[in-house]
Amino acid sequence: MPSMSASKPADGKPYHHGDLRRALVDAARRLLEAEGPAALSLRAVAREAGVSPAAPYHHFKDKSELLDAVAHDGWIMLDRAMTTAKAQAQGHQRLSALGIAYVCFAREHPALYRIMYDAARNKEALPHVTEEDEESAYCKVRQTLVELGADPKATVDLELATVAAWCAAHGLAEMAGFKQFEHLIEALGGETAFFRAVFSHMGLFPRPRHEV
Amino acid sequence: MPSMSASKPADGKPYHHGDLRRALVDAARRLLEAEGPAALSLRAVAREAGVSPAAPYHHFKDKSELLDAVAHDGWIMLDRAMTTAKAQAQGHQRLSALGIAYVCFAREHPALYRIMYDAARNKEALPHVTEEDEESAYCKVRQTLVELGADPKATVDLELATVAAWCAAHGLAEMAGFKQFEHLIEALGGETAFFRAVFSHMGLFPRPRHEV
DNA sequence: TGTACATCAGTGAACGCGCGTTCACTGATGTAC
DNA sequence: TGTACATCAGTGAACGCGCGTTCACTGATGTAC
Repeated sequence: MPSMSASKPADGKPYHHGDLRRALVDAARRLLEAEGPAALSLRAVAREAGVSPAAPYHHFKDKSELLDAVAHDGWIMLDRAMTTAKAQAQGHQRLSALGIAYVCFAREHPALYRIMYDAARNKEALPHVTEEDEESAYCKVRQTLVELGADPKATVDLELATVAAWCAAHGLAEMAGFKQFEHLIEALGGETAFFRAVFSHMGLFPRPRHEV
Repeated sequence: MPSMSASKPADGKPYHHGDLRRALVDAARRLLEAEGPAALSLRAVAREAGVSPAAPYHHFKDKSELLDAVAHDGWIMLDRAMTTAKAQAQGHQRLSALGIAYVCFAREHPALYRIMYDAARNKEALPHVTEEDEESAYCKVRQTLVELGADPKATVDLELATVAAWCAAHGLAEMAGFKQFEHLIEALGGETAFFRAVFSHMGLFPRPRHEV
């Protein structure tokens, strides 16, 4: 059996970390889910990652750069969730699949979701929303609208429809957390059914079964 | 000419304030509009009101109670804006008048709007949303839907329609601030036209003129 | 009308706290020869 | 293969800061007699 390498002393904790940048972003996300956005200080993240308060400065210029990285990770996670959801749906279901996936993601990671928008607001734009980037969640919605028959040449209308769907999902994501809607969610048989029902009342999606 | 009262010494600043509670809430709102939510510390509010850091404790148990009061004020302002807007509209226009007024309020007071929802989230409910209180902004939307023909006995559907409208407005209020939508706003000829157009794409309101 | 006194609404100094960030340092790693 | 040395990625102590909150205090007000 080979001896432990010099970088792994008796206590199993190497002096050099290996990928502290990654570990910090993950620690930040763990903290977010456990304690909420207010608890997300640079020092707390370093503590959670088991590292001195100065260590992060070898990987991030300052606190806001770490936060940006966390948010960036969040948008990637959201992209992934929406891509998966869309792939599993067919036909006109694809748009509602995106919407439901969006709101579910926000409900499952509320603190991360908040950080994502905070970071976006600082930069005054949603991430990756440019003409040429079709990989962002926002562009995925627009693309899906086109696939479902929207005229890609009616640019203003297409953009308005995309904004409308995005706003609907964001609004619902933030409202779904309020206790006062619990009875509605129960009455409809769960969060997903509730999301569907709200969307359908905006005329965005076909009415769910209970209303037919 | 009567002498200045004893409570108003030479420098015009009385030892006793008169209505410091009111003054603190107003100062907080001024700070919010000028510096944003992050700058809203108890000490900063006291400073802005021209009073020692300990003075607020004669009127509020702690910081969060002051914030609650600021938020409460905000909801009252929003109620007022929506009431005015509704009164000035007729027939089916009344619903879109509410929606536009809501989003305009949020855009005019973005930091206050944020505080309002932060406070609501802590209490896990939107303010004044009970069966018997018809004076809240949220209930005003529900009431208007009934006036426009919604069946008040179909309680689930009525509630869903109300939530849908509320989510739409909230989502739009938060998105309208992103720079990336400026070209759309311009293309449509202003924020209000943009709000109307987005709402109409959700099927909530009649299509605005440019799309007819 | 005048006076004593309880109460109210301020002051300002002080407390401990956690924060972001900097600094001189040191241990580990990788590379040139 | 071994060694000297530059570089990288950590440490931990320290900095100043603004914060929320408390405290003993004092000036102003209102009321009972």
